[in-house]
Amino acid sequence: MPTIKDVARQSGVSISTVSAVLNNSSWVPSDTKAHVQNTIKELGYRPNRVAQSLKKGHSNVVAVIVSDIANPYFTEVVSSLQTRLMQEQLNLVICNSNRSHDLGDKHFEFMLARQMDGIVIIGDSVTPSALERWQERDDVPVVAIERDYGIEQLPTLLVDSEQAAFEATSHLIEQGHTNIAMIAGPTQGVGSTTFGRSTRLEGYKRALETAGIAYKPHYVVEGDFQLPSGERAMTVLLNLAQYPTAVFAANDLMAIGAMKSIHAAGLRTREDIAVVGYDDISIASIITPSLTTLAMPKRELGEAAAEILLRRLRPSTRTGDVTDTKTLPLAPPPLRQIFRAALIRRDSA
Amino acid sequence: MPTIKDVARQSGVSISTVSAVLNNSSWVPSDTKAHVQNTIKELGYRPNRVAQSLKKGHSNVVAVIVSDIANPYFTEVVSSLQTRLMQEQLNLVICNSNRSHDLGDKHFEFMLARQMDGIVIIGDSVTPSALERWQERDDVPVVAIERDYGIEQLPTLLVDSEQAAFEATSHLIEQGHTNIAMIAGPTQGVGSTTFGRSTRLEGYKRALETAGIAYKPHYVVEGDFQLPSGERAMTVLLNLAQYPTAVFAANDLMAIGAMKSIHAAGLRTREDIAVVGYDDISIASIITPSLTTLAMPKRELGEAAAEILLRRLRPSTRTGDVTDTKTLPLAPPPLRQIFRAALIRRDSA
DNA sequence: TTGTATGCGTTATCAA
DNA sequence: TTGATAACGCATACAA
Repeated sequence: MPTIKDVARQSGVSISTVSAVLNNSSWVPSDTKAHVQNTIKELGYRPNRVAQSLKKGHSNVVAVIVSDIANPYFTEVVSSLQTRLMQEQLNLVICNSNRSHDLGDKHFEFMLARQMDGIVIIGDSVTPSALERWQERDDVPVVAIERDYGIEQLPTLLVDSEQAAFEATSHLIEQGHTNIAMIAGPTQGVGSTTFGRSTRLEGYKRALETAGIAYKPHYVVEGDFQLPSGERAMTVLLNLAQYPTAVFAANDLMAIGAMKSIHAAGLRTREDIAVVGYDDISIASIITPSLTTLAMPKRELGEAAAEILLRRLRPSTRTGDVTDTKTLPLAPPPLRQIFRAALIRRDSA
Repeated sequence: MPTIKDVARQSGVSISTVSAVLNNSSWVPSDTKAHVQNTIKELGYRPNRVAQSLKKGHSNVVAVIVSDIANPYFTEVVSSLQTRLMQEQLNLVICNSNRSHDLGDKHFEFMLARQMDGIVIIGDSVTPSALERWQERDDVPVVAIERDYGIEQLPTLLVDSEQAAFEATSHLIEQGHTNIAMIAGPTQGVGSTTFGRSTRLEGYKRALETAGIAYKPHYVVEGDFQLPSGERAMTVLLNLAQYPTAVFAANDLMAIGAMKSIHAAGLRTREDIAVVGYDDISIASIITPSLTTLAMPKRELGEAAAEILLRRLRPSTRTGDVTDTKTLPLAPPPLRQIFRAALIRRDSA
């Protein structure tokens, strides 16, 4: 691979001149500029981004660490994050921790060491201890989504799942159900420490309590946020002496798994057993019967994460119109944002 | 962030000593070693990977460029790729071209300039001209999956979709169908130049021909491999004077879209209209009714791609047992591998 | 066994 | 306007 040196020699100018035309800074006469650009094309020269990063101290790339690339919820958040970042000439690379805390931490530390301009963590695959190490010495902007690390300076995007779960469960109660089960998130392993895991369960309990329905522990069975676990959980529920007539699953994947199980048992989702999910992944509206669910504000989360990073990275010159008070500091973005998840009713078949 | 210099000063040794304990090479006395490791912990020192890359000329990371992260087919290939790579201490980063050729090329060139140890391209989001530029001057190993760039030195992994499509269509014919439509891939934009796009259509035609069924052009409607396009395509088909009793979709996402459309029209998938997909994404077996499809060898593709990269990257010392002919060159992996897609029958409800 | 010095490819600061 | 040259953080050949 040719280097900037080769270009300089070939075109008979100095390295700094080449560098200047590359960053079209200072005033290079248009003829030498053209000449240099020609030899650049000729040689097929491509600036080495690694060297650039080392010199400049940053890389123009943001990394997002997701705990499970196979979960559509994550990819939908990532999409909007990428879209926003790209508008600002920032590249996004995706790291899949593949449901492993070890790998999540590894990716996180690795990206820290690679001079990322920012890191977004979605889910709970990065360990608090990794975040603590970051907190002590790093200055790379990090944003956490759907996990509350309890670190004050860490911008955190959360969704009020308690309220959402309350509404979902209440919705089932309004439809006349009293035997309402829940397929909850895992209490161990990846997913167990997401903000939504505990809060969704709490919302479910509060709705029951509000309606005066007794909470039955055996109606709560635990999954791992993956589809097959929903299937297994539903099988457990169906084998109960009195099986529930409604199920609230902590995410759509498990809800769909539950539907599969209901069908396999010769029952009908909706008519025999109502199912409500959480996330509103795109498949939820497509399957038959379609799935009533809580719409995770995926686009908003991705965009908000991007916005926070951009505020940190860009000198924030475009604060809108020019104000005369030049010393007016730009209000920092709130470190902790709570979003809402809206109930999407799809049971009015 | 502390540098290796800080560690050296703090622990009273030289930079090279610190470097030595980091790469635990040469023979550093265990006491100084321990001492240095202590101050490393103390300072929270983390080697700068960018500097390492610049110095060593590689990065220990492989990039995979996928054209659409929202398509489960891609994520499943990526998973197996990652698993295999990680066994060899190689990190994987995922770049989403988001169904844009521009972005695909941009990612590709960017990763080339970032000293990736290898690049895997899945789908057709990287343009042939970008590959040509690579071919001329780069030495970074690249593997292409599901697109035939016609570049001889480029390891390419293809699936014999013609035969698979032939089998799928024949399967429908055996079930007594004669009015068999196809929802094909796009002839323009991302996806149009994948190997599977044209070959699946050809296999469909050959099956009809073999069975002596006339090929009706209006029975082939074009989608873009995304779910909604399958829905739209099916609507078109259903509005035909004589609508088909069977549909072969070029991928599962479009097949599922078609099912949605069938249902919306008050018809039943399977009983009224048989649907066969392609890919065997995990949701295919979960939905009701489950989807008969062709199983793309996703795991095999990911592993084969990893294997090809590893052959190039590792000195290939573990060629099995030691042979006495030390000059026996390791057989290079075939540059062009053709895989099979197997029919998964799920219509024996 | 440990330290010094050079270079990886680039950018940026000065002189010229 | 352009050209040397010093970093950036690390690895390594070579000297001590």
